[in-house]
Formats: sequence, structure tokens, C-alpha cells
Amino acid sequence: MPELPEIETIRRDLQKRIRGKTIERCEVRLPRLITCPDCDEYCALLKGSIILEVNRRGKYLLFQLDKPYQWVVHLGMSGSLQLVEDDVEEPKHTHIVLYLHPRMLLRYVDPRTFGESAIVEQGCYEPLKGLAHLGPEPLSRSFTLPVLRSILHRPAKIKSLLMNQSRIAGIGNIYSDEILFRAGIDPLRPANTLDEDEIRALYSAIITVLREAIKGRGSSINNFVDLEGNPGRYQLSHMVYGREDQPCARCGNLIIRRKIGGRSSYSCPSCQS
DNA sequence: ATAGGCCTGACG
DNA sequence: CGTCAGGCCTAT
Repeated sequence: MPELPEIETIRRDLQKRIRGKTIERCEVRLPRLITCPDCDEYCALLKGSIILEVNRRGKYLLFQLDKPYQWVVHLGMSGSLQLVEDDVEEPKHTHIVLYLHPRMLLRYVDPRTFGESAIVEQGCYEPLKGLAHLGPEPLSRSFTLPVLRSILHRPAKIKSLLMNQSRIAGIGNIYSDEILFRAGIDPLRPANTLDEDEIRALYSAIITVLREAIKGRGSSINNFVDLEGNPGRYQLSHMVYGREDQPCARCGNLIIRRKIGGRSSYSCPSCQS
């Protein structure tokens, strides 16, 4: 479900609300979501730890503990985190519960169970393949125009390339479509056919769309909600995603939907080429 | 590069 | 019933 803007929204809220709190204990209801170590050790490592900081890398949340290891959470397709007082009724599909001091619960809820969680030693991401092989952070200073240009030196379809986490971190199906619309580029274009103007437009679109989406606290199409259960509002600004057969706000032609790399892709046939 | 699999739920 | 869903891994 969530892409970079949604994860970043959760991260910022968590950073404000649970930094410095102690994990008193942990319950895992669905052990197969724990990638490593085994469940008992996972809980034992969390118990008594203090959350010093909440960071993000791509779509991963990284909780820095007061120990030489990090608690890692990936929300998969349908995962969410809920931070509540300890008397709030537990939702269906709650798979991990952290008891925080004082009297707060952090719940990991995930109907489709595509997410995962782990504890890794400081900076040793090898056990989590996705995390170990992430491309650059698109909102970091190191993501420069030359970096993007070098990523584009391959014939892959531009949409698939934007969604490839080992090339650029954090962009998924919604934001790849919105970025390509803003840049005026057809999602099927081979990346190595973009000219210099298009590369610049794409660079600026990646940064603008992701920033704007964070400002809007993410997109709630199906079920994204923040820590308090509130939806985002960036879906109100979507130009193409989920708008098949609706008129393009820029030119009036109808938005189309095609399967690209197995995913629904929305675009405007006249604004994007 | 592309399908298929992992899961549950919503909707037609 | 079938199709679809914001992710990601694998096997062909």
C-alpha cells in the first residue's frame, strides 16, 4: 500500500510521539512476518529498549534503539501502524503489538500480510534483501540530476524503472504515474530515449510530486490511514491515478489505463509522449 | 521482461 | 463467481 509519502507521514508523526519511549514488551501474533531473528529473540531484543529516533529508507521504517541494532518495519501492500491508549479496542489483523511506557500501544495491522519486520544489527541490512539493495533517496541532497541521468542509461520502460527500488527508493504505482504525468512522459517510454529536457522535467517532477504528497499527508485511495486512523488528502490532487475515462484536467482528453509490468498504469495520451 | 505467488477484502 | 488492490520475491 504505502509509498514514500505515506511512510514519511507515519515517520514524522512517530518521531514526534514516541521518541524517547521505552518498549516494555512485545507480542507477535503472526510469526512469519518476522524475517529475523526468530520471534522469541525478536521480542527479547525489543523488550526494555528505548526508541531514540524514527528514520526512513525507501518504504522501510527504521527505529533506532538505544542498542546497537535497529527495529525495521515494512508495511507491504496493506499494512498500517496504530498508536493508541491501551484501552482502545484491537482491530482485526493486528499481528504485532508493542507495549510502550506509559500506557501506549503501537500496533502493526496488516490484512494481506505482505509486510515484514526484523531486527538487524546497526547498518547490517543483508538479511533484508530489499533494504540492502535500495537505490538513492529521491528527496536527499545526493539525488542530483547526474545521478538520475545515469540511472536512465538503460532500455527499461520508464515506469518500471521508477518503481524499481534498487534504482530509486520509495516510488510505487501511484507516484510513478503522477510523476510521469507531471513530466509529460509516456510510462512505456524506454528510459534511455529521454532527451535532456525530458530528464530535467522528470527530475523536477519526482521531487515536486513527492514533496507535495508529503505535504498532503499521503494518498488514501483504498485504505491508507496515519497513526491516528486519519486518511491523507493528496488523492484529491491526483491528475491520472485512478481516473480512467475521466477528462484530463490539463487538456480534456480521457485518461487511459494500461497494464505495464503487471500493474495498472494511468496516463493522458495527449499530455504524455 | 514477464508471469505467478504470497494473502485478505471490496466490489461488480 | 471473477477481478482488482498503493509491494516484492521467485522462477521461467
